[in-house]
Amino acid sequence: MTQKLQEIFTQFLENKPIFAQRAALTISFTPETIPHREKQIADLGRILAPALRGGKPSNVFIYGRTGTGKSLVSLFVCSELKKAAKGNDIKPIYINCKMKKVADTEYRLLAGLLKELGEDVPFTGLPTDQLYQTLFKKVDEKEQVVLLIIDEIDALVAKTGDEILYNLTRANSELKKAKLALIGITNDLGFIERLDPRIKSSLSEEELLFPPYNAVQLQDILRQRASLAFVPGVLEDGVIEKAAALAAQEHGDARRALDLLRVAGELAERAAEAKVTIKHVDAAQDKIDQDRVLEIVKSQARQSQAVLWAIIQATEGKKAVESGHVFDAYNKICIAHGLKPLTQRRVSDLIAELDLFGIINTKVISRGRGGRTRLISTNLSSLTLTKLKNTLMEIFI
DNA sequence: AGGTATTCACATGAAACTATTCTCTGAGTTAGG
DNA sequence: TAACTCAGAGAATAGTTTCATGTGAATACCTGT
Repeated sequence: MTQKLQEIFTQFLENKPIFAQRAALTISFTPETIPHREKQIADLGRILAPALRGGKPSNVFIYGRTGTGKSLVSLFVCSELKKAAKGNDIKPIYINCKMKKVADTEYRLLAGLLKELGEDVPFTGLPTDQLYQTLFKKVDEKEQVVLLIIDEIDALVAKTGDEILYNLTRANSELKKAKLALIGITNDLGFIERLDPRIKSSLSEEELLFPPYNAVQLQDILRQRASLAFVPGVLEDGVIEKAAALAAQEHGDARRALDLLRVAGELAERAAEAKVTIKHVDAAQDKIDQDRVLEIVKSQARQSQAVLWAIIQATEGKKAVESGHVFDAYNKICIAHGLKPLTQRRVSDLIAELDLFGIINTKVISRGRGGRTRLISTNLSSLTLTKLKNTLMEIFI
């Protein structure tokens, strides 16, 4: 066993390295320049500039789809701003509301904020308004401008309502020395329209839109990162173009593009090949898809997994099945595994949910006297499907 | 033939119920003064 | 005595069920040629 492992390690060391700095292809990496976002950077800079003189910058609302550089740009501008502020105190705080257990409730958000400010609060037990008091007090301790970047702000509001935002936006009237500016980030374009008008007007004093990257822009980004990440010359011609093209189809998602390139590199490295080829990019696309699907499936509730298992069993050898058949199969599975079967109504919702995750495809059709159904089909590559089957089988032994 | 009504097999909505998780209070405990 | 801990009440939430209503087109059934 150990011998085998040692062999793997020596083998690894013998291979020509592919990565010079793999981290350059991850989301947490902050490059020195951000291509094709010059306008947004300048705009945000102008909006936040008053902070340099200790004034309160306008609240900003940033939207754009995933992987369009919203978080990156806001963090970048804020850190530059901090550098530029010599005498004045500027304190950027970044909070991501999508992260479970970090900031997905009002209490946790506030607790997280206080922690950033160096004030430890028990993770449960205190009344929320007391937290607000502590927060305001802490912020107001000295003359400073706090820039609160709330990422995925729509997730927060969806879970906890918009009261938090209201409380935070009116914080400034309670602060004497310090100033608090909010930077809300979301990829839900309709989000702001659904907000309470009072909050809407104060939160979006300024708005910034981040358009998706096109394939050419993605290529630029990839080239910049690839030159840092890879050993020169390991990328075959066309690899970057291919990765950019694939990501451009996914509404210009730069994160996706970087992932593709990174995974392609990893696959080449693991296969001990000297060059990263287009083949690897294709394989990477498949693998990312696979990982995503498996990740989602594993995190689903048992009932939802049972429904998916039923769908897969029912589709076996067919293009598509009707929801009625799936429900039958689901009931059998429940009996076989001692699960309490849910009602058809609920199963219908679970199916719709799986559709939303992109694991299955559904289409409501009417068959005249044959009634109305959902036609359900899986749209996964055969490799992914096999893996998925194995995963589900493990769950339902 | 052309038009209307019926019917099927679920989809989709709303309300009600339930179990779990959060929030908050107050009593008990601890540690420092 | 202030600060902390913890149990339990009550509120909020998420997950489901129950009941009700909606849907689109194949088919059955008319109706007048």
